[in-house]
Amino acid sequence: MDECITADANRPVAASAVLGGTAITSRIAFERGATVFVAGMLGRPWRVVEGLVRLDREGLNGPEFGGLARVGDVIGAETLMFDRYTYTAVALLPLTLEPWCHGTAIEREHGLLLALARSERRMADVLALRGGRAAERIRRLFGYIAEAIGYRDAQTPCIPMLRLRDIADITGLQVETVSRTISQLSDHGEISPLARRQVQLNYSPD
Amino acid sequence: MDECITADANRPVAASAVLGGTAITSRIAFERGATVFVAGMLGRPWRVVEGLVRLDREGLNGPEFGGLARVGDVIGAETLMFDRYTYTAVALLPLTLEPWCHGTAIEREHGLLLALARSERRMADVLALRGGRAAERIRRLFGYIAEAIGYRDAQTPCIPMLRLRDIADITGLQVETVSRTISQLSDHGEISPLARRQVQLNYSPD
DNA sequence: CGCAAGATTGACCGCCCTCAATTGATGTGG
DNA sequence: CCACATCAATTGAGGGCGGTCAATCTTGCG
Repeated sequence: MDECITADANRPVAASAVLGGTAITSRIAFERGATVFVAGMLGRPWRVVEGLVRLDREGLNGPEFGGLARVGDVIGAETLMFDRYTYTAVALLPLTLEPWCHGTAIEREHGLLLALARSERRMADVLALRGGRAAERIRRLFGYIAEAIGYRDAQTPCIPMLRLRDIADITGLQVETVSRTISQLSDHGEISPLARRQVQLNYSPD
Repeated sequence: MDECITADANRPVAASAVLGGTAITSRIAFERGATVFVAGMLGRPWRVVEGLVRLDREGLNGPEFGGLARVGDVIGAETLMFDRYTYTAVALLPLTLEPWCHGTAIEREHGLLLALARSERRMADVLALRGGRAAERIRRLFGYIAEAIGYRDAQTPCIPMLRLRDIADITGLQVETVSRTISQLSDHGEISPLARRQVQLNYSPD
């Protein structure tokens, strides 16, 4: 695994973006809002160990939302074919990544299969966040985040709050609509805003 | 490749569903609306040679739209891990599939990498079909289909028409809204309905 | 023909978008 | 420490787009 780290050092564009990441052993940590990598830059694939990642691709007018990656998902797999990232990755929650490179051919194939199977599920999950009423979308997104951070089943799920801008991009709503809808959910007792930008979910995330 | 066909014969649930498919050499053809496979049934992965596939997964109230697969995309890759399909696949256009199984370990790994890289793009593409105004979504979907069937750049793109129900599910709109929006696009000259359920696009699908 | 599924059209209204202004949170330099 | 700039979030007013229900028309098929 060490070759992943050493190879990591000679990425040309990586320096500024990954500067925010703190390297511990072979893993890299990012804080909320940090840019993990940018479309077009050289790099390698990563596996999400903890946190939530937002993927964007270059649209006609600036970057547009292109997907989410949760714990266990692989991001930047396309670098194994094209060397460069096709998407920009931003940490929506405190994030921990580890290099995604396997030893033997058997292990590599198994890992690829797992990543491919997961990607189909990701697509359906993220699509579901763009269907139905505004309240439904945000409820589902919060449930999705609760599963992403691995909430304790015993107690009620408590998730960190995202920026409204990100919630809007993910759900396909407007920021103002998100603000109003979250207020409604709070009034109806479905969620309870806590200190330090945390939200408690008073419903089970299924 | 022959082992794919022979192994194909002993799929338990497959009989009824794949009955609509006509086997030529190692490929299988389906007509519009045919069910390729159903969630939960035993099977193998396939690669889309021609056509367009709709993927659904079981939601709380019936099946819900979970993604699209175009020419080159792999569907049912999860069977390599779990033996059974997790999604239901329906042909939205006349469809041709071929078994997705590679010979050597090198070829397998390369194919897996390609499929994984494509899957990230698929997610962003399908997500884009659920954002923006109704007219935008349908314009993008038609452009997506034009690329899916490999339109001739020389002439204006001409695509087969989907059922409004499918367009509605994909774009996250209602059937009535789809009907009205397509009429508007036709009135504005952006599309021209032709005979035999074909639509000519008077804009470039980019 | 007669049935069923799909598509169209109309009327109504509610949800969400849009624009705008205000407040709050955060960071920076004097 | 405060003034200031910047970004994020909230709130209001208004209108349009799309959802919803219903009826009608078209298409396909046995």
